[in-house]
Amino acid sequence: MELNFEKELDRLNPYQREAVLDESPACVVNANVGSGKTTVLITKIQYLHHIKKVGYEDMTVLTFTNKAADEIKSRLLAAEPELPADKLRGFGTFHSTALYYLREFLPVEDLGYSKEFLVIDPEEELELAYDLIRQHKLKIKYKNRLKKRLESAMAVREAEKKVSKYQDDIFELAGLLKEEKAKQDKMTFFDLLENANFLLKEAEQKSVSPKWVIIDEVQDSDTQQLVFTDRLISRGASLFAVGDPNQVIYSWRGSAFQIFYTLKHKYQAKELTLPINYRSSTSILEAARCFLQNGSPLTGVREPGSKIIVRRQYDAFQDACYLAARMKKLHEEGISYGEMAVFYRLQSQSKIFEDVFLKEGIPFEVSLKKTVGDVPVLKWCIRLLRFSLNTKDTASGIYVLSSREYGEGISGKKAEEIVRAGQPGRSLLFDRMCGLVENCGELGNEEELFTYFELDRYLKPVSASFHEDSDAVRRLFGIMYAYVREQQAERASGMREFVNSSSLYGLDVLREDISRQEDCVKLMTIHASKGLEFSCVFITGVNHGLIPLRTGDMEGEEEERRLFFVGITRAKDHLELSYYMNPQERADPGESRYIRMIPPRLLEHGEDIGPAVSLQELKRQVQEQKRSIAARGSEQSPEQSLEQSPGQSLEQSPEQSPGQSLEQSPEQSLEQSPGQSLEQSLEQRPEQSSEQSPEQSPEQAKQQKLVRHSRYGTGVVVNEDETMLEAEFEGYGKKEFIKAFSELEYI
DNA sequence: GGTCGATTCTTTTTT
DNA sequence: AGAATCGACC
Repeated sequence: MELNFEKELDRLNPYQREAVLDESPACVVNANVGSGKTTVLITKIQYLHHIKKVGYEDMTVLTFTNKAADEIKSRLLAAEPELPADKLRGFGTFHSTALYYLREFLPVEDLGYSKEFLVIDPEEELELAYDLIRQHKLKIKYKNRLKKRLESAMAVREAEKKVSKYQDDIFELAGLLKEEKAKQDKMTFFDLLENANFLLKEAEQKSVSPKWVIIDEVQDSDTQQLVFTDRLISRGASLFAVGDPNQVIYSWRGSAFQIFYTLKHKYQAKELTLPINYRSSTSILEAARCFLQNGSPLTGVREPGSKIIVRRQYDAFQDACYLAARMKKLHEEGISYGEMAVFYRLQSQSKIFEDVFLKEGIPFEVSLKKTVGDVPVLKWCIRLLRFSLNTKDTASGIYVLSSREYGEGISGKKAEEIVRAGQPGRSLLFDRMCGLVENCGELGNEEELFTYFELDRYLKPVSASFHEDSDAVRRLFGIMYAYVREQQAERASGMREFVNSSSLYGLDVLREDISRQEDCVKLMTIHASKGLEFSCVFITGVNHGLIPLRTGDMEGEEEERRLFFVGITRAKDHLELSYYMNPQERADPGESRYIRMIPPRLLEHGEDIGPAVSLQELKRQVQEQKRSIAARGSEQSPEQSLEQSPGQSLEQSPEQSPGQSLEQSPEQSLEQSPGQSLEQSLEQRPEQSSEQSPEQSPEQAKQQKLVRHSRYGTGVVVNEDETMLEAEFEGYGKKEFIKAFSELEYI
């Protein structure tokens, strides 16, 4: 064993070795980006076990994500395959460790819980809260933001709980909710830590007393987690914590920037540094150094590497087109798509990249956290199923009947009456829900289920989102039927199981158009990129107002800088930054000052404007998009859009029927933000209108139709086909519009 | 139940 | 700066 360990130690650099061999009872390691933080942490654990003879069961290893915990555990098991897994029960996230303590050692009965308590997700807690508001007739403001409001109300100390900021009953609700959760034997993620903290303070018995507390990414600790750590340390544990104050990007969610330093002082911890970065080329590191905030040393060991490429783009759409071409080329040069990543500041920025990459046949994956609860129609549908499968769930029944968006739109009071009375004949939808269990044996597929509930009527056929809504519902039902088949369960109970765990299936319902290949480009927010690394990183939208995002205070501004630091240090070999001259939303045109903060000698400016996208190209893309939407609408087979190969998308002639496209266009104009940018790209680059399509139809052009535009006034239609319209305006010249997206008025 | 003016929040996300 | 939402008033 010891011999093995010596070998491990030899692989470390002197700084890493010092951290592992450190003997102080409390030690905080200031680990720079890419400096082998996890390796040090794991070697430290092995050192404590093999050399210091501390049992694994006497260590508590805390991480923030399951992913990090799994990595540590699997690396330990890889080095020592004989290790019984139950020795590592104290290894996990803060929450899972708290759960372990509560179940195994702490007297939860003191808080009114049983040992069999359930862990519930935030959604379920919110439902409990709404029930309580109704039952107790509480006055709560900003109900739609109740989740956030409750969170902050629970974080407030007892003494300050007198009057709420909005003069409502939020604290009363928090108290009632706490009682109700204990009564129903349910704990939220928050409760797990809160209750563990409470009982660790009170419990006399030394049932929980690890010898070592080892924390990964300490800089992300919030107050609750810090208290948890403190409870363990005051029970006699030594501390070994690793983190990077330059990577604090979650302070808005409760982790304090100074935590690294308060830890140091509170426990007189020894501070060590890991300065050597093994990940990035020195050019990238040098750029990163411009965004360091506490002057810590950051040393590179790699070659200078290529310069950082800065690109000026017209807008996000053009950037996406450029990136698609660039990535194809890199792929041809032998770099796998899995080594490339696109980062952006806001979730909403991903859509245009998804659309373009899909069209260009670039395999990609978007990291986003969306559940069925985020899509109103699916939320409604899940409640519909929940009540149908368990008519005791009256809250769901009332929700379904009284929803303003969907269903019969019955008033809340009347819905409650109907549901509580349980008598048939007063609402068709209610009767159908009550009859599902009886009838579902005959409903063999999603279409029959859809028809059974007559959802064509209840999903508001007149609303703009009807097609999208019914698609989503069909997909949800489809997944449910697949699940039931797979489980080989009896249909009603299979459905019940599916509905109970529906939050887990949210992703599959929503990402129907995302390629599932292994080797694919990753699209994500900079936040989501933390802890990852890629050979090629493209950060898009480096405009002021986006990166950095316009923030109110200095602290926010500093966090934006750390965020950008995190983003650029993900890159190993190649980094590209882009900014827009015509940004869509909140951003200002032109490069962010963050780009000007990087020494010019490290930068190389790409072509001023990326490869020009011809009108022809744009047209084709829009048509194809329409086609795939139409295809989805009529045959509900999402696989179609998945199987697009790059070759396919190039030579397609429009096969859609004109009637269909006209019917659908108003809905699209509401839903499709990339379309708007398409239109704008065209509007403001009239010089491109010379590249005319060969498919123009002369008959239409002759008719001298007039249109009115909000900005250009009245114009004469020069050219028109299914998707495009070209008109000449006095004083502005010829402009091309995409019919579906422009708000032109026909005269 | 509908309109007006005032007030509040807006982004990032894990468990 | 603009959207969403609240409360007051009719």
